[in-house]
Amino acid sequence: MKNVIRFPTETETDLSCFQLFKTLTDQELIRLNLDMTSRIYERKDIVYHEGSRLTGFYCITKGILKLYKTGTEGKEQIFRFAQSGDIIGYRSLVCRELADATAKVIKEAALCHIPYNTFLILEQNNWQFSQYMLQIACQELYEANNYLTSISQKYVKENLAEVLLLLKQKFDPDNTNTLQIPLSREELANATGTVKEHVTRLLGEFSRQKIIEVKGCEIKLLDLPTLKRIAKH
Amino acid sequence: MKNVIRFPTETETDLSCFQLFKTLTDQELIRLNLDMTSRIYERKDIVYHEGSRLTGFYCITKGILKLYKTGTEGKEQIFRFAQSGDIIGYRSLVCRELADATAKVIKEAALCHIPYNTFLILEQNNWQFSQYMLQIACQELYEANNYLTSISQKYVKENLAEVLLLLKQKFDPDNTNTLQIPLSREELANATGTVKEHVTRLLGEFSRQKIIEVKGCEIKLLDLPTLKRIAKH
DNA sequence: CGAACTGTTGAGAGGCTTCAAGCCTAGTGG
DNA sequence: CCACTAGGCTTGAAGCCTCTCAACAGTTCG
Repeated sequence: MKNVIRFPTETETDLSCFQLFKTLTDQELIRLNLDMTSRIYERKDIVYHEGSRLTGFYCITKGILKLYKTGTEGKEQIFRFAQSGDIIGYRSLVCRELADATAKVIKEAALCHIPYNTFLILEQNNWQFSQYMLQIACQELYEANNYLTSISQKYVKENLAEVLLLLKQKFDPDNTNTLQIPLSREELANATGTVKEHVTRLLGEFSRQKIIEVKGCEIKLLDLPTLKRIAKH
Repeated sequence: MKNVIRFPTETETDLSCFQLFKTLTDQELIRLNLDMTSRIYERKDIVYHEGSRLTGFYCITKGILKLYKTGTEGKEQIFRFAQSGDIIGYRSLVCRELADATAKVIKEAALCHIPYNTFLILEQNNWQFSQYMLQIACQELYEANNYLTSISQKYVKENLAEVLLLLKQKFDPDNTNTLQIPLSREELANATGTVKEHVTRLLGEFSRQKIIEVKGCEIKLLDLPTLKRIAKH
């Protein structure tokens, strides 16, 4: 059944493994744990909508989310997959703007909500926290500009190969070459900048060439060198 | 003649108008002015190359630059135009990585170079400096994701209209509707995600429809509402 | 079992790129 | 002052890539 609410376990509320909080004093950590609230989100749950006002940012302690913007004609553009260890929602907080993206759960997730005030206090009292925050933003910026260049200049086939490689890098910690992230064809399309029909065709092509193996949502990468060559990496 | 080196004037080394430095103490400001070096760059000069190691970041006190990445087949993807009041080069500094883009002058510019050490000291001692730095990064991130969504989902015609509107917003302070930035067809293409021939055709189409007026590099926007409609804004 | 959703496949249209040729313009040197 | 050259701009034609539409197959779930 769906309506059994499960409360976060202790490991799901443990923020100590976040690099971002590594330099906090004991006192700051206690304060953080007091202010923070945590919750479990099911697949397809929406953490926040584009246009909503956030009251804090979120630390992901478990699961996978997608972040997307809604473009023309309501088509979603996925620009980031976030997982355990990542933080989301900080951008609109920093700029004091409404959320510019929607965060939706792909794989059951546990999130910790850090209120704006706590964020502000940390920012003012712990320069290393600020420094790391800036690093996170700059890293994302780097990836965004890379992504832009790829999507803008490459063929869809090349981009799909690139997205698969990116997904492997992020969601195959055990190096099984099987992507540990359940994505529909449409989601893959929304991350690649195309339509689901085209993804179907290209995945079929890759399969026939024994570059990948597809079983429903599950994708296994068989021939990484060829995939990299296609992606022009 | 070209080889007359002009040294920066006083207003071209004046950082006090930068929001980023508004909260500096007198002492910090003095230090900043001692550590900083300034230079004039001519059109087509390159401030830094993709892959180079930066020793600091740059404040633009005059002129216009383009920031681009070199994609497959050497095609450049312009992802940002920067002008007086903007800072560039901070991303690779923050992440301690090599520059991920090239900064090239479009309109004669004056830049102030702030060494990494000075940046670090400010970051550690002035939380408002850090906060504003984070805001700048987040604002760029916002624009990058918007840009991605547009380029990925819209027709080239729509994107070109959007780029023209963005250029008006940035480079038409006096509201003359004439873009104060000299861009070649190829540069417009590299910002829009297409090729120069297509830009030519589309500008011609816009001209014939009296939406814009083109005279060489000079573009005047005549019908903003229609342009906005085309850009789907 | 039907409904709703997702995935697959085919055909056709249209946007966009590529290639090639010719034009225009600005800057150069005689 | 004028011819010349290089580089950017324009234009046309051909063909590829990608999208759209539509029909159908599979899957999941109540």
